[in-house]
Amino acid sequence: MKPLFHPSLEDVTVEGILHALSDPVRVAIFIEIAGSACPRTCSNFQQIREKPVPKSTLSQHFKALREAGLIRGERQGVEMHNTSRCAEIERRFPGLIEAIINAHRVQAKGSGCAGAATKRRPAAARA
Amino acid sequence: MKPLFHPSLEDVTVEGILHALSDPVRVAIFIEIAGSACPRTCSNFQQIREKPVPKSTLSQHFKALREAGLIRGERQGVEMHNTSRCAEIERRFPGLIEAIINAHRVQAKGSGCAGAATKRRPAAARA
DNA sequence: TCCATTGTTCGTATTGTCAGAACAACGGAA
DNA sequence: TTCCGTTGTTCTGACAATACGAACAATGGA
Repeated sequence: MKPLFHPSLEDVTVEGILHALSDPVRVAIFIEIAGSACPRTCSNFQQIREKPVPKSTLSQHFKALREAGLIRGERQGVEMHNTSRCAEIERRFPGLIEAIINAHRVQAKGSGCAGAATKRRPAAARA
Repeated sequence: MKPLFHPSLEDVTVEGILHALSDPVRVAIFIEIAGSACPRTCSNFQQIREKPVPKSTLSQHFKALREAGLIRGERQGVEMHNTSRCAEIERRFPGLIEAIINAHRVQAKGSGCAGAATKRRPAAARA
């Protein structure tokens, strides 16, 4: 099995982090992992907001989060244990992750989470 | 001329903001606008980091920033006056913009800005 | 050995992005 | 007024990124 790639902390970029977290599915995954004490597997996320996410898509999302430096993945038998790299990132970009997670909390609260974030409609694209 | 579209504050999403600012050219534009007292026109950015940016690409980037709710554009004769919406966004997502701008400062300082951010290489994609 | 489970890779359709060319809008000069 | 330079937008084709079903690889238990 190919070993997993994780960028070293100094290779982590703001662009990479923002891009990774600009996807509703990925940010949901990341928030869950970041807020959980024990590691989470990919199969924990086969549904995200009552919506099923295909395995292959999930795998890509996890890869994106790993390569952005947001999570760390560790093969554990047949499954993958994912933990967040929040503490590291906090050292490099203080306050960044917290601000993003907090903003998401605000947004989820405000909209009641009802149908918000249908992917690639950033509140515009009409008119 | 078609009137410009600006999302109202409550339609501004975190995903939209993060996506808009995950592009090195757009974030450079935004930081410049946000840090400037007087409005800036599109033509102020025909070069970004010693690199020329085509007009049409610039126009698209400004549109993306507008539709994400990050800037406000106002036609003033033949040119467009762009101002940031930082203050509004700060009310909705406290600390978010500041954390992102600060992270960019850290990154620019650390790497000496040398060849960093060549677009679409989020520190990974090798191995 | 067989098989169920977990995750990755491959192939293809869809979608988004870049940038040159043509265009539209405005303002000044003749 | 007409002409023209400046500024920004739209159109279009090439290219890159993404989604997801299907096939595959790896592991561990029966």
